[in-house]
Amino acid sequence: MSAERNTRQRRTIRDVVERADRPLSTDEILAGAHATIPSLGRATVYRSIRALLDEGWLTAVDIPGRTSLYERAGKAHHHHFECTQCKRVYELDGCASEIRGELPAGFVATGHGVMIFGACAACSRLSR
Amino acid sequence: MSAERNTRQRRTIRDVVERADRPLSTDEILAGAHATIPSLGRATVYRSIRALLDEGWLTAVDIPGRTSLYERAGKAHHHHFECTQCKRVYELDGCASEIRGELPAGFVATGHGVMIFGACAACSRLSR
DNA sequence: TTTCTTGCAAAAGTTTTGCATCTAA
DNA sequence: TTAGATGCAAAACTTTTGCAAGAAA
Repeated sequence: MSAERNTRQRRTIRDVVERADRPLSTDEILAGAHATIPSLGRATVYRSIRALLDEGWLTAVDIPGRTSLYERAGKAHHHHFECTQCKRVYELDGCASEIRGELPAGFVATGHGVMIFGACAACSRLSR
Repeated sequence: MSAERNTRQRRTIRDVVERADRPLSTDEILAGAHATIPSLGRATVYRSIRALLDEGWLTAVDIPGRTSLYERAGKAHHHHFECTQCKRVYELDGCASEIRGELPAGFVATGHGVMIFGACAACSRLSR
C-alpha cells in the first residue's frame, strides 16, 4: 500500500484542478502549477494525475481526437458538451440522459459516459 | 479538392474494416492489411484512416485511456460497451439511451456518443 | 532515519511528415 | 503524362521510467 505524502507539488496540483471550472489538460495543469512552483516538472504532473485518479479524487474526461482532460471527481453525476466550432468543453449539470436496458443477455452495466456535440451559445449565435 | 484514388492498399484497408464485427485499432488494421499486402506501411494506414474519416466512410470510437478504434460509418445509430474486466469493446444495437433537453440556453446539440462500462456476459458469469 | 516524491533526462509508444518513387487515371 | 498515393525513415508528440537527490513523516 502507498503512504500518500502531502507534498507542496501535489497540493498545488490539487489546487489548480479545484479552482478550474472546466476539465483541464495536462498542459493546463502544468502551466497552472508553474505559476506557484516554476520548477515543477511534467513527470510530476503525470505521476500526480495517476495517483489522484487511483485515489478517486480526479476523473478523466475523454474527448474524441484529443488528449484526456481531468476534473475533480465526486461532483454530482454529469456529462460534457463539446462545441464543434470553438472546441471548448463544458460541463452539463445533472445527467441529461437516460440509459435504458437494452444490453445483451448477461451484460451488467456499472457506469456510463455521455458526450454531446454541437454548438455552444456563443458559436450558435454567430452562425445564425 | 482531392481526387481519391482507388489503390490496392486503400481497397484492402476498407476490406479489413468492413469484415470486422467490432471497432479496430490501427495495429489491428495494419495487421489485417498485412495479410494481403505485406509491404503496406504504417503511415499508409494512418493516412488512409484520415482520408476515410474525412470522406465520412469511417468513424472513430474513443475509449477512455486507449488509442482510438475505428469502425465503418453509416451503420444504424448505436453505442459501445466496454467490459472493464476483459477490455473488449462491443457494439450495442440501437440507441439504448435517450438524450433529453437540459442544455444551457443557446446551446444546440447535433450529436452524441455514449459509452457504457461494465462486465460482459463471459466476465460477469465468471465473477459470480 | 526511512521511504515516498521530485526533476531531469532518456525511453517508449503513437501519429505525422519529408521525399523519392510508384501508379491509377 | 501527371497529380495523388505509397514506403521508409526521421521527426513530433504524449506519456512513462530510471535514478540520484530532496523532503515528508
